[in-house]
Amino acid sequence: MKESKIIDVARRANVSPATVSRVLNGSNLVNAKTEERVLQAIRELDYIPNNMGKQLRSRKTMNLAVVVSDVRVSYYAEIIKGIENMANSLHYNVLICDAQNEKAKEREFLSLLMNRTVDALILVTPNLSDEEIAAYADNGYMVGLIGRKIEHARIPCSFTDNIKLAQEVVFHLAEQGHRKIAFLSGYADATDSIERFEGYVKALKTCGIPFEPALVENGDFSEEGGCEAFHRLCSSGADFTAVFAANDEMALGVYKACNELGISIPDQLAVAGVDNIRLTNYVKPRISSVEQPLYAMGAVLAEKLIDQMNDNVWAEKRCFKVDAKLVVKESSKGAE
Amino acid sequence: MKESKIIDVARRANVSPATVSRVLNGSNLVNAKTEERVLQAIRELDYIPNNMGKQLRSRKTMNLAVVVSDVRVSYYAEIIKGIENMANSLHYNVLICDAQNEKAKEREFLSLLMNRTVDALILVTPNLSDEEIAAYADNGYMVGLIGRKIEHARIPCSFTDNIKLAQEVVFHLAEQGHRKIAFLSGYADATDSIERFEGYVKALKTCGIPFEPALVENGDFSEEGGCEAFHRLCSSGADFTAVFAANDEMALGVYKACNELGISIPDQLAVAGVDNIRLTNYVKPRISSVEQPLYAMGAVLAEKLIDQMNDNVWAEKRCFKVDAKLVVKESSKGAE
DNA sequence: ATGAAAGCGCTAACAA
DNA sequence: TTGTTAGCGCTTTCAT
Repeated sequence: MKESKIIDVARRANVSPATVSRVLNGSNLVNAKTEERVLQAIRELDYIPNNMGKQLRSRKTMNLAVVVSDVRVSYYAEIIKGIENMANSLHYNVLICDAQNEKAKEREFLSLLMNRTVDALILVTPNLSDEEIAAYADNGYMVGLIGRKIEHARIPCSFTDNIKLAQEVVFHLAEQGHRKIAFLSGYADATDSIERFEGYVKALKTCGIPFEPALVENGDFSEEGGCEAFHRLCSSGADFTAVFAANDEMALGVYKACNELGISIPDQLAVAGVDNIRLTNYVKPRISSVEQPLYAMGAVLAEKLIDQMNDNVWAEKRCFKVDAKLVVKESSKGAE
Repeated sequence: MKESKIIDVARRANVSPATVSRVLNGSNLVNAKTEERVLQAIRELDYIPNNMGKQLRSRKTMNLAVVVSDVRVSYYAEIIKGIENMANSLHYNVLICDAQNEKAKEREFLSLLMNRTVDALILVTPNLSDEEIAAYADNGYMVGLIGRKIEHARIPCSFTDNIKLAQEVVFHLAEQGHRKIAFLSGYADATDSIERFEGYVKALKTCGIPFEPALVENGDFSEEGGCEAFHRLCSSGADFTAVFAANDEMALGVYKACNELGISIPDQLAVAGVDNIRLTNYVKPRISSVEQPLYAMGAVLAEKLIDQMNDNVWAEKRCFKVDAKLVVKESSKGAE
């Protein structure tokens, strides 16, 4: 069963390859009768267009790459799903790039853009600098960013309003009567950490609560890191009745530490996190957390990026700042 | 900054495009000095080979597709990671195909194989029939299967020994003193359901426990389905002291139902599941569960498939049956 | 060890 | 509306 090519179809339908190509690509300047003949020939030969030829000639791969730190992390998986579903509905394919948390690997994946394996690349990873990313865009490559804002006219991005999100958490905690609220940050230099910290400080000010540096401790966005950070906070003798963890993993770490230290949640300590991962609903008490529209962030960015490639006009919205919403559960209810 | 092509490099290095190609592809029949000249020219021009041209000419995409029901499910994510990491180390890229649990979508993705967008495709989804899959292989397409065995000389597959796995669970439960062990199946026609059920029956026989049809109920591998199935089991008046759920989601459903019914685990009921998802360690009591080497299953299959494409000789091992291991936790300890 | 030349399969000017 | 033709950028015989 030999594979047939466009020329075979053309011959069988008594037309030129160009006409077959037109039919294949839905050109409207083909006579209905001719089209039917071509379609017939295609059916008879079981012809399937070869994408390699198409790609080379049209100079488009219809492929997108998405770079994440670890596909297994639900945060990334949700974003990937949004990207994939949207891309697919727009006839694009998605290459997953698992950088395994290594900066060098992230950088390597950018070569997919340069060697024309993909038409565009979406970075969901936090490691590359703005300058480095901007350089690619300046060279005409299509890149998009998720979970992070960038000042560059040709790089679309979607991200949540971290400051607002953090403020909401603090306001909620304050409403429950808490005045001594600790903040457990992630990696010190991560945008998420910085902005959530900023929101935390702003909200304290709004509430008339003095900011206390001793109530801030750094983790690394992991459960273990959160646990250790919380232990440090406690052994430092700091005085607080609530903890705002920069993500749920660290909040889980706080749970672990509290369990070890015999601290009862929420009676002795209120806890809130960010991401609203599934696990927050299975521990007791359930963890109050902020839910980000991850799927939508992925989908909207993919759509924008693809739009851009086709229109090639940089009008309209480039940045999508989306709102997260606080889901109050038992871990932060009923202050002492 | 105009993009340079192989001919530009050739001219600058005073060689033919063929020689440049040889250098690029690590051919050993290039004079060391010539090679240095070529490398120099490549550097000076910032030349990066264009993959589209390369693909068309070499008739290889170096791309792999992996089809899953839902990228967000940790079971799939883990397998994807294994495939991706292995593929990458062998210079292949991975396209993710999220079939959204729709058979039609799964089938659509197979066109990636036919239109030469990818060189091979790995199915992790359970919906397509053996016959349909075999037909592709018979037409010369490279396909691989994960989580499922198939009788076809040209389709590699990796899967766990479901029968053995189920037997281990039942033996463990029996060792704890249970004689009345219920089985919560998944979709009735899923291979996993069927084989785990088979192992369950075999193990009962081995233990000298009569098989009781009334102790078997069907779910759909979801938490909700497990919950409902358990309720049905209870209201049927069946008598049992342990439940073997075909996966952890359903075991979680059992937890939910028990919570509603006031049944205490493990005192009144022992529970065990399969997959050993992270959540099993966060509920109280922690759920005993069977851990499958998902990452390895993905990696080994990707490796085999790629090997195959390069060697093109169908010797050796085609099926990789891997062992799962039971992780005993509190949900199944200390029988009444 | 190197080069010349012929395509891989397709699309897109340009002509007709 | 359709056909002719010239490549897209690369690799690979086949010569030399």
